[in-house]
Amino acid sequence: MVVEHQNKRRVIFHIDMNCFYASVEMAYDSDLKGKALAIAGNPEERKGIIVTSSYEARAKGVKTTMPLWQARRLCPELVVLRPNFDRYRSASKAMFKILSEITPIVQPVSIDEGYMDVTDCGPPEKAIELAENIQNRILHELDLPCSIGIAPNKFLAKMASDMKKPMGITVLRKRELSTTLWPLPIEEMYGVGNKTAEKLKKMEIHTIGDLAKKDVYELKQVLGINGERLNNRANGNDKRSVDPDAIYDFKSIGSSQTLPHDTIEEEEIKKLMVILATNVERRLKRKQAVGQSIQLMIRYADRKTITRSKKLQMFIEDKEDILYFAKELLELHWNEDPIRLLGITVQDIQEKQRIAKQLDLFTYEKEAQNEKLYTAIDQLSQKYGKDVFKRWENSIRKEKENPTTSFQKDFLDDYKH
DNA sequence: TCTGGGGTCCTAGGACCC
DNA sequence: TCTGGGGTCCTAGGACCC
Repeated sequence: MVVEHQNKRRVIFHIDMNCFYASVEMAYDSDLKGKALAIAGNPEERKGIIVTSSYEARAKGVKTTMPLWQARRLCPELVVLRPNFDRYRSASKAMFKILSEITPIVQPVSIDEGYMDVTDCGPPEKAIELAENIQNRILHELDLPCSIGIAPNKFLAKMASDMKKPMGITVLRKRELSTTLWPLPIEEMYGVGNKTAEKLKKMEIHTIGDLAKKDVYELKQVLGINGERLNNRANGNDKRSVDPDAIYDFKSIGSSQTLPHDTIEEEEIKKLMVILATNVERRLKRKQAVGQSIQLMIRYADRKTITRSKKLQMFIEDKEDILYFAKELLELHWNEDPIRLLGITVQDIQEKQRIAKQLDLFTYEKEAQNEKLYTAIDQLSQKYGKDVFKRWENSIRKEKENPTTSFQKDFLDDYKH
């Protein structure tokens, strides 16, 4: 009986907003309703690709990531708007607020979709009614359409919400998988992209049903641990819980940008680096976070992309620090070929509160500035181990750039021995 | 006339320690 | 004199998703 209770069948919803950006623009300006609408970047800056489009546009063959010129050729009457992310973020917030009035167990996974665990929100027979309520509220209060998948776990709920669009509600029951999920072609399975689909087809796996029936050992040979996971999911098994806190333990924050033209001009490159570092700083600060690794991404003219990263002995949050280490990586790894895109990412992120230790260090740093450097370092070494010397990289660096206080230069000289 | 920008997770090799 | 194997950390790249 106890076991039965622990394994209580869950009821999971997956809420998927339909053509989210396009729908938000239509809600904002009802003249756009019924038109072939696309959200796209600026083609002058080589960012002219379709981000989202309305169903009217999709009917003409317009697809996400298609270059704008190609979309226009397929659909001459296409109305094109630049993305307005502030608008989308506030619509998203309003949508999640509605969800969280039903249950606190809501997990946003992106700006336009999320999971809910509604197991304790009434009898399972009423799940469809509940989904209809949610869908109606979002439509009437925000003027936005969504599809909802209902299933005993996240994977099935996700697959279900994809089955009927727009404004669909789909229930996926485990005992019906052989007729609902299994006939679908393998490339439609969440978690299977181009590369994996290709590998699977070589194994004579063409539908989700084929994957469900395939020997797990063989799958692991080709796909590693992912093979086992995909097989489990194809069989309708997925134990992941709906975690409302998942969005708070983000691991990296980055910013990247394609240049208007490929370039080797140092001035242009440095200018972009400043923009990227500033972006990353702003978003780190908004989240009250600091990071311990820095990554630089360089995409060359031929689209070959490299990433180079460095784990630091200190936490960073200021754009000066971000820029310093990013430039260091650039100088070390750029092969002088023309650059198409640059990206800076801060990784190993932690919330500021969690690193009280580090704040402690800052106190000592202040003392050191009162010419008590050696005492301070000594105390720190006793407390935290010899690694503490490495943590002075930062002070050393600042000193190198701006030699003002003599004791830090002394420290540097001694340290070199 | 081509292909953005934000992420997460996994793998694999080398360094280093025990 | 010659040498194993496990664990962890760091780095680079790939696959996938929205």
